[in-house]
Amino acid sequence: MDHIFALVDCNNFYVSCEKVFDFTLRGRPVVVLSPNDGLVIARSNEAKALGFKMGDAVFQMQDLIKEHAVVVFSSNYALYFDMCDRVREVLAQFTPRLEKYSIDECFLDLSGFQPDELEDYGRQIKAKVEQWTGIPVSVGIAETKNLAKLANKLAKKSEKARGVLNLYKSPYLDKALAATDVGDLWGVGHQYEMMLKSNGIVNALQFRDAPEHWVRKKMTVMGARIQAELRRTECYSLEELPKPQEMVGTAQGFGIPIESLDELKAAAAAYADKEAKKLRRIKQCVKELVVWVQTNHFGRDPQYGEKAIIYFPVASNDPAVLIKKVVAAVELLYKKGYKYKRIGLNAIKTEMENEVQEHLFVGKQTSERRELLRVIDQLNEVTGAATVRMASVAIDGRWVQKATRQSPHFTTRNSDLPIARVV
DNA sequence: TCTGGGGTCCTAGGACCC
DNA sequence: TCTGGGGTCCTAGGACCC
Repeated sequence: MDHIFALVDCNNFYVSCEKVFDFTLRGRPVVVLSPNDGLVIARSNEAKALGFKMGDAVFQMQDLIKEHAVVVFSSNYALYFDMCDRVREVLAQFTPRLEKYSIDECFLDLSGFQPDELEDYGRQIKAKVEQWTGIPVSVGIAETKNLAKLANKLAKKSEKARGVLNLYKSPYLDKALAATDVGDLWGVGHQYEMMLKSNGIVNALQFRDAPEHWVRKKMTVMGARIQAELRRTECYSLEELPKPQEMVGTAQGFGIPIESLDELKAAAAAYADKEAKKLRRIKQCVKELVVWVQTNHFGRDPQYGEKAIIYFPVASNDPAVLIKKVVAAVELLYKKGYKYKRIGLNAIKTEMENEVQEHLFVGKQTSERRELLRVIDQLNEVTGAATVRMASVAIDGRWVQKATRQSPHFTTRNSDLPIARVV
């Protein structure tokens, strides 16, 4: 069966979310930073025009920020996740066959439409999302996911397309491929781009028409699939159900390096708490957990890293249980004289919350206990992250990552609701 | 000065088994 | 002279994604 894929991609998503709630940002250069306020990870068109790149270090951009009065935000994921849900709700009204690909992209299955209806339908989708959520989107339509991705990119770039481009059965496909740099293809990163260009393959049309066996030899089956998709042969289907998560991890760098054991233990407690919360959200309990500590491998200081595996006799997602074990493990891993940059946790074996195996000598989590944790989670969700927390979990450690320029949780926290005034 | 954090997929090679 | 070969599981590393 011949499929038709549409890729709907939110433009400058994080920045667009901020703009929905502050119209004074319109027309101004705006950037959003990574979780530790270190890198630029989203830019408004105005900021792009000023030369801000994805992944730029903020400290290197200070002059430019001052000079052009760039508005800078720490990332506010509570807001972005919520806006993401709203966009998807609108998209779901256009087709039930929808894949959530990333926080700002959805694939839609539009199979069954006539080629000449597609562009108009794409424009309806774009208009409806923008009207109901305030988030601007681009739409690319084609026979395969990779081509839909490419169409989307061109839709964003081209003035004429005005945000929607349909390449399904289009006579302009070759032209579109020729206009696409080979490095802009989905699945072709920096390494492959260099390799292809040094072999004279500069645009997507040349890549599509290169010998298949050569592409497979140089880029494994991944490359061969990209090529097949450019030839309108579907290799990737719509995945409506998210894959069950295998590993649940928490690994964050510290705002500043940690040298003392006490501080490292405090950080470990906070990360264990976070890990437990993640597990509760997906209704899993951890059976085996890897804990690791690591110095900053970008620095010139002496390097050290070590890991330990923790076994839980009865799988758990109770913060008290996780914190106790993780802190004890970190105490063993700690070596004096190093500057620690991060702690990582990774649940390598988990069990479903309602299928946890009992243990003869260790009590199972009671249903009252589970209910208590559920209520605490809900409370924290509404009032702010750490209203109720384990006593050992500090939220004011020097090592806590900086996020000093975060916008309010407009849509998820009562105290942050926007206020409307009539003037 | 500072350098994200979460992933996926594929391949090669080693250990082990019969 | 010649010293199996095929399968599975695991890990590490490289490439990519947002």
